[in-house]
Amino acid sequence: MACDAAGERLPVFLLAGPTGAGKSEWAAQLTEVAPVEIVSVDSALVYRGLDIGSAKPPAALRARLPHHLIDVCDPTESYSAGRFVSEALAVIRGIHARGQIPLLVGGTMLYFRALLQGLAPLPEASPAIRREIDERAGREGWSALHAELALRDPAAAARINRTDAQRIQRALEVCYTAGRPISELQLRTVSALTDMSVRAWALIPEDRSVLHRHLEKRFHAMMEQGFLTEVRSLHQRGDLNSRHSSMRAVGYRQLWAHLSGEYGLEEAVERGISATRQLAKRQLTWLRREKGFERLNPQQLHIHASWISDVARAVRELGL
RNA sequence: GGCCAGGUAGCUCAGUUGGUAGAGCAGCGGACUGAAAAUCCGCGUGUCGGUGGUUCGAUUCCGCCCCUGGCCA
Repeated sequence: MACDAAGERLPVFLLAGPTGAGKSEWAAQLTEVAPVEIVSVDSALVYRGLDIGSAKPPAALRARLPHHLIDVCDPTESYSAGRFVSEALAVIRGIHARGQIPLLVGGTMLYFRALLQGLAPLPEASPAIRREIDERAGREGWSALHAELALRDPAAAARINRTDAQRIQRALEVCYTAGRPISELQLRTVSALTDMSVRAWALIPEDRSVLHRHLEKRFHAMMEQGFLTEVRSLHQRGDLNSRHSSMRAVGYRQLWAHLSGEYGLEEAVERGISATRQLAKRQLTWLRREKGFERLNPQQLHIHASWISDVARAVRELGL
Protein backbone atom coordinates (compact mmCIF):
# COMPACT_ATOMS: atom_id res chain seq x y z
CA MET A 1 0.00 0.00 0.00
CA ALA A 2 2.76 2.43 0.91
CA CYS A 3 4.49 1.80 -2.39
CA ASP A 4 4.33 3.76 -5.59
CA ALA A 5 3.53 2.19 -8.95
CA ALA A 6 7.11 0.97 -9.36
CA GLY A 7 6.96 -0.84 -6.05
CA GLU A 8 9.35 1.55 -4.28
CA ARG A 9 8.76 2.27 -0.64
CA LEU A 10 7.31 5.72 -0.16
CA PRO A 11 9.44 8.22 1.75
CA VAL A 12 8.63 9.82 5.09
CA PHE A 13 10.83 12.47 6.71
CA LEU A 14 10.90 13.13 10.46
CA LEU A 15 12.30 16.24 12.16
CA ALA A 16 12.28 16.18 15.96
CA GLY A 17 13.78 18.47 18.59
CA PRO A 18 13.13 20.21 21.87
CA THR A 19 11.02 23.33 22.10
CA GLY A 20 12.86 26.36 20.81
CA ALA A 21 15.37 24.41 18.71
CA GLY A 22 14.15 25.92 15.44
CA LYS A 23 12.25 22.96 13.96
CA SER A 24 9.46 25.03 12.42
CA GLU A 25 11.84 27.41 10.66
CA TRP A 26 13.87 24.54 9.27
CA ALA A 27 10.78 22.79 8.04
CA ALA A 28 9.30 25.91 6.45
CA GLN A 29 12.54 26.57 4.57
CA LEU A 30 12.77 23.01 3.37
CA THR A 31 9.40 23.35 1.66
CA GLU A 32 11.00 25.88 -0.68
CA VAL A 33 13.45 23.34 -2.11
CA ALA A 34 11.66 20.02 -1.74
CA PRO A 35 8.12 18.77 -2.43
CA VAL A 36 7.25 18.24 1.21
CA GLU A 37 4.13 18.88 3.24
CA ILE A 38 4.46 19.54 6.95
CA VAL A 39 2.71 17.35 9.50
CA SER A 40 2.84 18.63 13.07
CA VAL A 41 3.82 16.12 15.75
CA ASP A 42 2.83 18.19 18.74
CA SER A 43 0.34 17.52 21.50
CA ALA A 44 -0.32 21.23 22.12
CA LEU A 45 -0.62 22.51 18.55
CA VAL A 46 -3.62 20.25 18.02
CA TYR A 47 -5.72 22.55 20.23
CA ARG A 48 -7.64 25.42 18.70
CA GLY A 49 -7.17 28.68 20.60
CA LEU A 50 -3.74 27.79 21.96
CA ASP A 51 -1.72 29.96 19.60
CA ILE A 52 0.74 32.34 21.22
CA GLY A 53 1.87 30.20 24.14
CA SER A 54 2.22 27.06 22.06
CA ALA A 55 4.43 28.87 19.52
CA LYS A 56 2.03 27.75 16.81
CA PRO A 57 3.20 28.59 13.29
CA PRO A 58 1.40 31.83 12.39
CA ALA A 59 -1.82 31.68 10.36
CA ALA A 60 -0.23 33.60 7.47
CA LEU A 61 2.43 30.91 7.09
CA ARG A 62 -0.12 28.13 7.39
CA ALA A 63 -2.26 29.75 4.71
CA ARG A 64 0.71 29.62 2.35
CA LEU A 65 2.09 26.25 3.45
CA PRO A 66 -0.19 23.44 4.50
CA HIS A 67 0.50 22.29 8.07
CA HIS A 68 -1.41 19.18 9.01
CA LEU A 69 -2.68 18.18 12.47
CA ILE A 70 -2.80 21.70 13.83
CA ASP A 71 -6.07 23.06 15.29
CA VAL A 72 -7.83 19.71 14.95
CA CYS A 73 -9.26 19.58 18.44
CA ASP A 74 -11.20 21.71 20.93
CA PRO A 75 -9.35 22.44 24.19
CA THR A 76 -12.09 20.71 26.16
CA GLU A 77 -11.28 17.47 24.33
CA SER A 78 -8.44 15.20 25.25
CA TYR A 79 -6.21 14.40 22.31
CA SER A 80 -4.20 11.19 22.48
CA ALA A 81 -1.29 9.27 21.04
CA GLY A 82 -3.75 6.81 19.53
CA ARG A 83 -5.70 9.52 17.80
CA PHE A 84 -2.45 11.03 16.58
CA VAL A 85 -1.28 7.80 14.98
CA SER A 86 -4.49 7.18 13.07
CA GLU A 87 -4.83 10.80 11.94
CA ALA A 88 -1.16 11.01 11.00
CA LEU A 89 -1.38 7.84 8.90
CA ALA A 90 -4.41 9.20 7.06
CA VAL A 91 -2.63 12.49 6.41
CA ILE A 92 0.52 10.68 5.25
CA ARG A 93 -1.52 8.64 2.78
CA GLY A 94 -3.08 11.81 1.40
CA ILE A 95 0.29 13.48 0.96
CA HIS A 96 1.67 10.44 -0.84
CA ALA A 97 -1.40 10.42 -3.08
CA ARG A 98 -0.56 13.98 -4.10
CA GLY A 99 2.96 12.85 -4.99
CA GLN A 100 4.50 14.76 -2.11
CA ILE A 101 6.70 13.75 0.81
CA PRO A 102 5.36 14.00 4.36
CA LEU A 103 7.69 15.91 6.70
CA LEU A 104 6.69 15.18 10.28
CA VAL A 105 7.88 17.99 12.53
CA GLY A 106 7.54 18.31 16.28
CA GLY A 107 8.65 17.64 19.80
CA THR A 108 6.12 15.19 21.19
CA MET A 109 8.36 12.16 21.39
CA LEU A 110 5.67 9.73 22.46
CA TYR A 111 3.88 10.47 19.19
CA PHE A 112 7.04 9.86 17.17
CA ARG A 113 7.62 6.61 18.99
CA ALA A 114 4.01 5.55 18.61
CA LEU A 115 4.34 6.09 14.89
CA LEU A 116 7.76 4.45 14.48
CA GLN A 117 7.29 1.53 16.84
CA GLY A 118 3.55 1.38 16.71
CA LEU A 119 0.91 1.30 19.39
CA ALA A 120 -0.50 -1.87 20.85
CA PRO A 121 -4.21 -2.43 20.17
CA LEU A 122 -5.31 -1.06 23.54
CA PRO A 123 -8.74 0.26 24.44
CA GLU A 124 -9.21 4.02 24.40
CA ALA A 125 -9.51 6.08 27.55
CA SER A 126 -12.79 5.76 29.39
CA PRO A 127 -13.72 8.93 31.32
CA ALA A 128 -16.24 7.04 33.46
CA ILE A 129 -13.74 4.41 34.57
CA ARG A 130 -11.09 7.03 35.19
CA ARG A 131 -13.50 8.97 37.39
CA GLU A 132 -14.27 5.80 39.32
CA ILE A 133 -10.56 5.06 39.81
CA ASP A 134 -9.93 8.65 40.91
CA GLU A 135 -12.65 8.37 43.52
CA ARG A 136 -11.23 5.12 44.83
CA ALA A 137 -7.75 6.67 44.95
CA GLY A 138 -9.21 9.52 47.00
CA ARG A 139 -10.56 7.04 49.54
CA GLU A 140 -7.91 4.31 49.56
CA GLY A 141 -4.80 5.99 48.18
CA TRP A 142 -2.83 5.21 45.05
CA SER A 143 -0.65 2.62 46.74
CA ALA A 144 -3.76 0.51 47.38
CA LEU A 145 -4.55 0.70 43.66
CA HIS A 146 -0.95 -0.17 42.86
CA ALA A 147 -1.36 -3.22 45.09
CA GLU A 148 -4.48 -4.21 43.16
CA LEU A 149 -2.58 -3.80 39.90
CA ALA A 150 0.12 -6.09 41.28
CA LEU A 151 -2.51 -8.83 41.50
CA ARG A 152 -4.10 -8.23 38.10
CA ASP A 153 -0.95 -7.39 36.12
CA PRO A 154 2.27 -8.11 38.05
CA ALA A 155 4.50 -7.16 35.11
CA ALA A 156 2.93 -3.72 34.75
CA ALA A 157 2.94 -3.14 38.51
CA ALA A 158 6.63 -4.00 38.64
CA ARG A 159 7.60 -1.27 36.22
CA ILE A 160 5.11 1.39 37.33
CA ASN A 161 6.07 3.33 40.44
CA ARG A 162 3.52 3.22 43.25
CA THR A 163 3.34 7.03 43.17
CA ASP A 164 2.74 7.26 39.42
CA ALA A 165 -1.00 7.81 39.60
CA GLN A 166 -1.43 8.39 35.88
CA ARG A 167 0.12 5.09 34.81
CA ILE A 168 -1.52 3.06 37.60
CA GLN A 169 -4.84 4.46 36.47
CA ARG A 170 -4.23 3.64 32.82
CA ALA A 171 -3.05 0.09 33.56
CA LEU A 172 -6.11 -0.62 35.72
CA GLU A 173 -8.39 0.98 33.15
CA VAL A 174 -7.07 -1.42 30.51
CA CYS A 175 -7.53 -4.38 32.88
CA TYR A 176 -11.17 -3.42 33.44
CA THR A 177 -12.12 -2.57 29.85
CA ALA A 178 -10.04 -5.12 27.92
CA GLY A 179 -10.17 -7.85 30.53
CA ARG A 180 -6.51 -8.49 29.81
CA PRO A 181 -3.36 -7.03 31.38
CA ILE A 182 -1.82 -4.06 29.60
CA SER A 183 1.64 -5.63 29.80
CA GLU A 184 0.38 -8.58 27.72
CA LEU A 185 -1.43 -6.44 25.12
CA GLN A 186 1.64 -4.26 24.67
CA LEU A 187 3.62 -7.25 23.39
CA ARG A 188 1.60 -7.08 20.18
CA THR A 189 3.00 -3.72 19.09
CA VAL A 190 3.69 -3.23 15.37
CA SER A 191 5.16 -0.20 13.63
CA ALA A 192 2.83 1.89 11.55
CA LEU A 193 5.58 2.92 9.14
CA THR A 194 7.31 -0.40 8.47
CA ASP A 195 6.50 -0.35 4.79
CA MET A 196 7.79 3.19 4.26
CA SER A 197 11.27 4.55 3.83
CA VAL A 198 11.95 6.72 6.88
CA ARG A 199 14.64 9.39 7.28
CA ALA A 200 14.73 10.96 10.74
CA TRP A 201 16.69 13.94 12.07
CA ALA A 202 16.90 15.26 15.63
CA LEU A 203 17.88 18.85 16.40
CA ILE A 204 19.90 18.73 19.60
CA PRO A 205 21.18 22.11 20.82
CA GLU A 206 24.44 21.19 22.52
CA ASP A 207 24.80 24.40 24.53
CA ARG A 208 22.04 24.22 27.11
CA SER A 209 22.62 27.70 28.51
CA VAL A 210 22.11 29.28 25.08
CA LEU A 211 18.86 27.33 24.68
CA HIS A 212 17.76 28.45 28.16
CA ARG A 213 18.39 32.11 27.37
CA HIS A 214 16.43 31.74 24.14
CA LEU A 215 13.48 30.07 25.90
CA GLU A 216 13.38 32.82 28.52
CA LYS A 217 13.42 35.56 25.89
CA ARG A 218 10.77 33.75 23.89
CA PHE A 219 8.47 33.50 26.90
CA HIS A 220 8.75 37.24 27.55
CA ALA A 221 8.10 37.90 23.85
CA MET A 222 4.96 35.74 24.09
CA MET A 223 3.79 37.85 27.03
CA GLU A 224 4.27 40.97 24.90
CA GLN A 225 2.28 39.38 22.09
CA GLY A 226 -0.72 38.92 24.37
CA PHE A 227 -0.26 35.46 25.86
CA LEU A 228 -2.07 36.51 29.04
CA THR A 229 -5.03 37.82 27.03
CA GLU A 230 -5.17 34.53 25.17
CA VAL A 231 -5.25 32.52 28.38
CA ARG A 232 -7.78 34.92 29.93
CA SER A 233 -10.20 34.34 27.08
CA LEU A 234 -9.81 30.57 27.53
CA HIS A 235 -10.34 31.08 31.28
CA GLN A 236 -13.51 33.08 30.63
CA ARG A 237 -15.05 30.45 28.36
CA GLY A 238 -16.35 28.73 31.46
CA ASP A 239 -16.16 25.20 30.06
CA LEU A 240 -12.43 24.69 30.72
CA ASN A 241 -10.60 23.94 33.92
CA SER A 242 -7.09 23.21 35.10
CA ARG A 243 -7.60 19.46 34.71
CA HIS A 244 -8.08 19.59 30.94
CA SER A 245 -4.87 18.45 29.28
CA SER A 246 -4.88 21.52 27.04
CA MET A 247 -4.70 23.70 30.14
CA ARG A 248 -1.85 21.65 31.58
CA ALA A 249 0.39 22.74 28.72
CA VAL A 250 3.52 24.65 29.61
CA GLY A 251 2.81 28.33 30.17
CA TYR A 252 -0.98 27.87 29.98
CA ARG A 253 -0.97 26.00 33.29
CA GLN A 254 0.95 28.74 35.08
CA LEU A 255 -1.00 31.67 33.61
CA TRP A 256 -4.23 29.82 34.37
CA ALA A 257 -3.16 29.40 38.00
CA HIS A 258 -2.36 33.11 38.15
CA LEU A 259 -5.79 34.02 36.74
CA SER A 260 -7.32 31.72 39.36
CA GLY A 261 -5.55 33.71 42.07
CA GLU A 262 -2.91 31.17 43.04
CA TYR A 263 0.04 33.52 42.59
CA GLY A 264 1.13 36.82 41.04
CA LEU A 265 1.90 37.41 37.39
CA GLU A 266 5.62 37.71 37.92
CA GLU A 267 5.73 34.35 39.66
CA ALA A 268 3.57 32.80 36.95
CA VAL A 269 6.03 33.97 34.30
CA GLU A 270 9.00 32.62 36.27
CA ARG A 271 7.28 29.29 36.78
CA GLY A 272 6.29 29.19 33.12
CA ILE A 273 9.88 29.72 32.03
CA SER A 274 11.08 26.97 34.37
CA ALA A 275 8.41 24.62 33.07
CA THR A 276 9.59 25.38 29.53
CA ARG A 277 13.18 24.53 30.44
CA GLN A 278 12.01 21.32 32.09
CA LEU A 279 10.04 20.39 28.99
CA ALA A 280 13.09 20.95 26.79
CA LYS A 281 15.16 18.81 29.17
CA ARG A 282 12.71 15.91 29.00
CA GLN A 283 12.59 16.15 25.23
CA LEU A 284 16.40 16.08 25.09
CA THR A 285 16.54 13.07 27.40
CA TRP A 286 14.25 11.28 25.00
CA LEU A 287 16.11 12.42 21.89
CA ARG A 288 19.55 11.46 23.15
CA ARG A 289 18.40 7.89 23.49
CA GLU A 290 15.84 7.38 20.76
CA LYS A 291 17.12 5.12 17.97
CA GLY A 292 17.02 5.94 14.31
CA PHE A 293 17.51 9.70 14.45
CA GLU A 294 20.44 11.47 12.84
CA ARG A 295 21.51 14.09 15.38
CA LEU A 296 22.27 17.69 14.34
CA ASN A 297 23.33 20.63 16.49
CA PRO A 298 21.27 23.59 15.26
CA GLN A 299 23.55 25.98 17.15
CA GLN A 300 26.23 25.48 14.52
CA LEU A 301 25.25 27.84 11.74
CA HIS A 302 26.49 25.78 8.80
CA ILE A 303 24.44 22.76 9.86
CA HIS A 304 21.17 24.26 8.68
CA ALA A 305 22.32 24.94 5.12
CA SER A 306 23.93 21.54 4.73
CA TRP A 307 20.81 19.84 6.03
CA ILE A 308 18.66 21.68 3.49
CA SER A 309 20.92 20.64 0.63
CA ASP A 310 21.26 17.06 1.91
CA VAL A 311 17.52 16.63 2.00
CA ALA A 312 17.08 18.29 -1.38
CA ARG A 313 19.63 15.87 -2.84
CA ALA A 314 17.93 12.88 -1.22
CA VAL A 315 14.67 14.01 -2.78
CA ARG A 316 16.23 14.30 -6.23
CA GLU A 317 17.59 10.77 -5.90
CA LEU A 318 14.07 9.59 -5.22
CA GLY A 319 13.12 11.02 -8.58
CA LEU A 320 10.16 12.99 -7.29
C1' G B 1 26.49 58.47 63.78
C1' G B 2 23.61 55.13 67.68
C1' C B 3 20.46 50.85 68.51
C1' C B 4 18.16 46.36 66.66
C1' A B 5 17.67 42.28 63.17
C1' G B 6 20.05 39.54 59.59
C1' G B 7 24.40 37.68 56.26
C1' U B 8 24.48 29.43 55.50
C1' A B 9 23.48 25.93 48.14
C1' G B 10 21.67 29.65 42.08
C1' C B 11 16.91 31.55 45.24
C1' U B 12 13.91 31.40 49.98
C1' C B 13 15.22 29.67 54.52
C1' A B 14 16.25 25.73 58.63
C1' G B 15 20.19 23.99 61.81
C1' U B 16 24.53 22.88 64.73
C1' U B 17 23.85 23.42 73.84
C1' G B 18 31.52 23.69 69.59
C1' G B 19 33.02 17.69 66.15
C1' U B 20 33.14 21.35 58.57
C1' A B 21 25.53 21.38 57.47
C1' G B 22 19.78 20.17 55.11
C1' A B 23 14.69 21.33 53.28
C1' G B 24 11.60 23.50 49.39
C1' C B 25 12.17 25.76 44.71
C1' A B 26 15.67 26.16 40.62
C1' G B 27 19.28 22.96 38.13
C1' C B 28 21.22 18.08 36.47
C1' G B 29 20.50 12.70 35.12
C1' G B 30 16.75 8.99 34.00
C1' A B 31 11.95 6.50 32.82
C1' C B 32 8.09 6.76 29.32
C1' U B 33 2.30 2.56 24.82
C1' G B 34 -4.69 6.47 23.85
C1' A B 35 -3.53 12.93 29.43
C1' A B 36 2.96 12.93 27.05
C1' A B 37 3.88 20.57 26.87
C1' A B 38 1.41 14.78 30.86
C1' U B 39 3.11 11.69 34.85
C1' C B 40 6.89 9.62 37.80
C1' C B 41 12.01 8.26 39.79
C1' G B 42 17.06 9.56 41.28
C1' C B 43 21.12 13.34 42.42
C1' G B 44 22.97 18.52 47.23
C1' U B 45 25.89 21.48 43.61
C1' G B 46 28.54 25.02 50.02
C1' U B 47 35.53 29.21 51.84
C1' C B 48 28.27 28.61 56.66
C1' G B 49 30.20 37.49 54.91
C1' G B 50 35.73 38.71 56.17
C1' U B 51 39.49 38.73 59.71
C1' G B 52 41.81 38.01 64.52
C1' G B 53 41.07 35.41 69.27
C1' U B 54 39.54 31.34 72.84
C1' U B 55 39.74 25.90 71.94
C1' C B 56 42.47 19.52 70.63
C1' G B 57 38.74 21.37 67.17
C1' A B 58 34.89 27.46 65.37
C1' U B 59 29.89 27.78 60.56
C1' U B 60 28.49 27.75 65.96
C1' C B 61 31.53 31.42 71.46
C1' C B 62 34.19 36.52 71.82
C1' G B 63 36.46 41.14 69.43
C1' C B 64 36.99 44.12 65.18
C1' C B 65 35.66 45.06 60.07
C1' C B 66 32.37 44.77 55.70
C1' C B 67 27.35 44.33 53.60
C1' U B 68 21.72 44.45 53.77
C1' G B 69 17.08 45.87 56.10
C1' G B 70 14.46 48.47 60.03
C1' C B 71 14.10 52.02 64.03
C1' C B 72 16.30 56.44 66.40
C1' A B 73 19.13 60.72 65.40
